[in-house]
Amino acid sequence: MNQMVHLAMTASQPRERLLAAALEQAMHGGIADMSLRELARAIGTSHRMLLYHFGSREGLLTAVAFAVEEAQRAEVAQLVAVDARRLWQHFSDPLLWPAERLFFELYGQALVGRPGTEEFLSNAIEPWVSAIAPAISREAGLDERTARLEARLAVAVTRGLLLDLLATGDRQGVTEVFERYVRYAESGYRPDAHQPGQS
Amino acid sequence: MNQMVHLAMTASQPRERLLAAALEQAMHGGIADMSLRELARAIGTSHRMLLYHFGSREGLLTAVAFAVEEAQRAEVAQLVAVDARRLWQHFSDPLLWPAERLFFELYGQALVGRPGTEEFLSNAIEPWVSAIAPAISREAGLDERTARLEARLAVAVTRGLLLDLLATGDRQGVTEVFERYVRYAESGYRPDAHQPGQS
DNA sequence: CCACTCATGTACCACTTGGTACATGAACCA
DNA sequence: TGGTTCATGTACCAAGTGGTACATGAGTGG
Repeated sequence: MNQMVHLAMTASQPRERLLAAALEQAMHGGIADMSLRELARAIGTSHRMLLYHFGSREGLLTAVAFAVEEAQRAEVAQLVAVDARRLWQHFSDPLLWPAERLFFELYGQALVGRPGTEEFLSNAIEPWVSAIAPAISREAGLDERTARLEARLAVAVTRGLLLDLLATGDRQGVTEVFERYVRYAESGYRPDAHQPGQS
Repeated sequence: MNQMVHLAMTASQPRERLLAAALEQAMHGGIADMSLRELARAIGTSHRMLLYHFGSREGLLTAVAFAVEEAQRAEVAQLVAVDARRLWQHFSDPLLWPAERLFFELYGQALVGRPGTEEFLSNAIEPWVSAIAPAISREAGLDERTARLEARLAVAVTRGLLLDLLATGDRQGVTEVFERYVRYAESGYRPDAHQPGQS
């Protein structure tokens, strides 16, 4: 998700610059309930410019949601073959908390049908599963179907624990819980470590 | 969470009646970005009444968040000593999806600091852990500290999978993933089933 | 019957909202 | 130089916002 931060530094066209600034603002204190004027003031422009470059308020929100979603995908793309513990170290880094707050804010808005966020839901699960399933399959020697189940569980655990982390701030405690899950998964990969499932 | 539905039927005082109606509305299509007048129209009253009975818009939102949170706690209270699979059957029931969408909507809003939702975060984790840890401790013979770690993981898995479920609607697929987690946990309770952790 | 409280409706307030009209400036190309 | 395009600022609009003032019932206890 830290591509977003990077993105904020490489922007030439005004629209890109505004989008990057809006994204940065979105990560600090939310964006969904800001007015165009509030947002414009916060990022040093006028609401006129936001409308000029994004057409409408919804166009702006859509663009932001899309950018977040794109940053996500970029993040996923480079996750292949990394180890679970390092992954958690990465995602639980306080530097990423603002981006993750924004992610869950948009997720929540999308769940209640806010316009411009539909794409969010359809890309919330599958791309992540597809991104990490191959690594699991390769490293644990699981068939594709099982690896996808494992990947889906890993995504859920990570998100659930991130919700915990963002609510409590207790990085150490949550990390300990994550470590427990990883040991389960590792032992589960060796099918003799627990009773084999017939599902 | 289905206490909320129940709550909607037992309301005599006008404030309670309005709150129940607002809650019901909140579960169908969100509430955070509705105006008082929109909401009033949707639940068959006037924005004047909402202000009269809740003092302000924020008072209303706070009351709704509090009610959701209270319903949560009520739900938690009767979770003791229930089995994980039954728990998942319960939470994944499509009847509860609206309530869960509302839960995640409020969670997201609380994460970005929306006023009136602070209580949400402070009660998002600990009460749940405290509610189910004793059952885990008892049934698996774990010391309290370990049982709380397990409980925290269980809460995270459930929420992560609910996010998946609400985004995809794929109840069967997500249930299968949950089943995988349950088997991990069950084997983990027997400490010889995986290498013992020294954390 | 009167006084009082609770609930509700009507009308209004100042302010903000998303969006538009229009002028202006800067850059570039003829 | 003049025309054209992109970016931006100023001013405005109708509509909607949260909130308030005030009148009016409905019910209740004296």
